[in-house]
Amino acid sequence: MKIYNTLSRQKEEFIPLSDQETRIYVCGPTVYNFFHIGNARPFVVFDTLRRYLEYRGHNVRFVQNFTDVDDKIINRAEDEGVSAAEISERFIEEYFKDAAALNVKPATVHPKVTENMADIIAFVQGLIERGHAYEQDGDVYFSARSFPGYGKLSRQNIEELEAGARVEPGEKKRDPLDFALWKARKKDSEIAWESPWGMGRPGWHIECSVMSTKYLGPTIDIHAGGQDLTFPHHENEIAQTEAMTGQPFARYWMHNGYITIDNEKMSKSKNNFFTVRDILSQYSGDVIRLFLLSGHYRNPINFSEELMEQASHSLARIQNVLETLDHLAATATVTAMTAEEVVSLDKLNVHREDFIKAMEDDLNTADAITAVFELIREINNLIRDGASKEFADACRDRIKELTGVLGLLEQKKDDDELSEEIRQLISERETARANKDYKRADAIRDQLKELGITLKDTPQGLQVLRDTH
RNA sequence: GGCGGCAUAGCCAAGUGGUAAGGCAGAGGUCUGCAAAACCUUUAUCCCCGGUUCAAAUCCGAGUGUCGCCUCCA
Repeated sequence: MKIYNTLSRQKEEFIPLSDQETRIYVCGPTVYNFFHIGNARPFVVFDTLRRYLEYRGHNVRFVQNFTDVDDKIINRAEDEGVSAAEISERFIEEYFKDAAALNVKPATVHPKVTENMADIIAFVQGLIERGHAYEQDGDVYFSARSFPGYGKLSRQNIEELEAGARVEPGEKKRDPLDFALWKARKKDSEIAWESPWGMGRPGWHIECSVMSTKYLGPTIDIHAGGQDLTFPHHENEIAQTEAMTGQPFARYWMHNGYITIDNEKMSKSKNNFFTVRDILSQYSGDVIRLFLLSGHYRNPINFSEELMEQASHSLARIQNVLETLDHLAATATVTAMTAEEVVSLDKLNVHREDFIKAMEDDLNTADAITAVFELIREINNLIRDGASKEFADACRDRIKELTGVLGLLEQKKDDDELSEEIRQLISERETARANKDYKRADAIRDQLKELGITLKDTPQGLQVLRDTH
């Protein structure tokens, strides 16, 4: 598979360091709120990367952290008059609910800052010992210039950065490029941990270096996150980690593009965001997921009602064929595949090959989705005059194999029995139709539609569908 | 000021040297008692200018527009 590596600014063949385990670290959320659709993009995109690698036989060890110590958490805790831990625990729980709705698999490990404090302190201590960091009034700063490769990921020129840097009044840094590894507590009420430099808490960048090396080792295969993390967050991670271990940190860096709203970056600070929780009241997780995968992950995508509607209709096309296949399988009079169907099924392989080819090319999910639609069109043509049960099942499995890699349509359907009232109406309509009382039949069909039940009269008999999303 | 991305049909979006995928929407048709679903047909020369080439949406140069990073942010 080819992956676009931000470090080299080109697509490179992806070869994991170990053939036993592929190691991926994705920067996770700061848990002070529900996550928004922009935050959801890396979760969904890199979950899809993981699913694809697993589909291709990789044993993926996937780490995604929770930043559960941060100014924004502390501020919200103060506003609500509760502890910081209460806020972070609450939104970690909410994270898992929304992630599940988007069918994002839980990571192999979801480490938290608060649970790795001893390791963070040891790491900072190690950087001081190696001459890459210094203490100043209870703060500890990383000396950017002590790391020769500083700027290599973001291609920033140190002197230019220096010119644009803002030096805050009362700044304790020796150099404006330096960044905090440890921050001294400012007031007694603030959450803090004991350290060799007094009570305080870690800076933002250090946690990912510590948790990545702790759970995945000094060198990992892929480190991923949003484009806005390239500088300074990822640049700083590289500096800290490589200064500490003396080994290359991540071999491939992947960055997803933003979600925009009215063509502007969606972000919590601009307050122009839509939370996934809110969107879920309108659209299913599958629709959101399809929307997020419909473009290439490195390009920006605009979020709008219209695009969600389009995604919703696209998804329906996939659902329709699956429902049709289920109905065919349930009503089939022929069980085993015919000789003709065996040949047809074999011909469908080309779409799987197209799908894989697209995914191999830097996770081109847009093209992969195209392959799914082409598969669907061919299947729709093949089953126009019915199908054996075996063939219908095989077609359904083929579609689900590919949509499963994309993480789509895996949610369990509502399997409740139809209510007595609805069954009564259906049989009443069947009788009316048999008697050619179409007025009555159509009235019942409309009535059921109101109740969320769609009836389709097919050559294979009545198909009863429960409306989703 | 430094660095970077993007510009393809009504909307979205692949394609990065060989003559424009796919989805949504629209139009016409087939099937159906009617619907629904499905199928078929139909809708673009790729921001502008110049260049390289037998051949460019694709490469080079200049330009326009737009978004972003350099400060918390996926």
